[in-house]
Amino acid sequence: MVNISIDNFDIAQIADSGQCFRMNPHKTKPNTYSLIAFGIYIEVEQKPVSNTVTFHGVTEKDFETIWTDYFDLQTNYSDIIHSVDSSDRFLMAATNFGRGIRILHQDLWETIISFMISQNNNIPRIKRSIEILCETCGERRENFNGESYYCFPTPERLTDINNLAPARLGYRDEYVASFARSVASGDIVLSDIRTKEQLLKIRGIGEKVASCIFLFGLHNLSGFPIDVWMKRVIKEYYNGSFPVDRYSEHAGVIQQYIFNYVIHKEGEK
DNA sequence: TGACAGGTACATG
DNA sequence: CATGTACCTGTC
Repeated sequence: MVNISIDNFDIAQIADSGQCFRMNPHKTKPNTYSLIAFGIYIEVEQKPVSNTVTFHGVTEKDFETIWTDYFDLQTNYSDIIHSVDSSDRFLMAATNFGRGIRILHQDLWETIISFMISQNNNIPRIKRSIEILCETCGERRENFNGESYYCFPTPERLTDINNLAPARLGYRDEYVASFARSVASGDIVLSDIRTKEQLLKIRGIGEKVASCIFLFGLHNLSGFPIDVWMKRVIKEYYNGSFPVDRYSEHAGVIQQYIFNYVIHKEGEK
């Protein structure tokens, strides 16, 4: 277990910001989120409005080598927040609203499959599909509570379209199986993927999904995904074009503040 | 009942 | 290059 004080970190906001699909409130433990990444199950406990965070199931060593990078703890989010144009009232509000968000550095393979599934889809169903995929095709393990959990499936397990049927991916199943076959056969080497152009060549990946993978899987903070929500905001508040250049090297963080803000504000209406 | 959802591929102007 | 349409599935 690791106990640490972190600024600009809110596990509830991160879990609910739409960038990841396997981080959820724990069923019984209050102020606790469970998540599975890199085949590891951990729990993150944080009381509301506190900057003290407890990582359960995490050793000091794993915290340094895995989770610091995963939660992007080496990036100074305060600097990013202070770079926001103070005359931009909308962005100031969005940033303040989501100031505990961080851009996770997720596993590339899992990110590609997850965002392929996300197209023309909504979050609850994306989560359901991914969970079924893990339960039916992923390796089963036991967590530190003695409960079982499932790892994200390997490429080999997703090459057969019959294995995908329970997840009800619809027409997306061909994209997933096809990409899984490319990786399993070695035609595509994941660690060779570094650019958006490479992602766009993959069948089932267009501009929006490539931007998401670029940002969340390759952790390139200049990625700026524009989906229907962002289009709406840009049209309504920015006269059709957002000043991406002003935030060039961390535009993706700015995008996440805006996106998070609108999906939660819309829900209130 | 049918339109729609955090898009993409493919076919046309 | 801009626009239009089909597409699995679940939901309202």
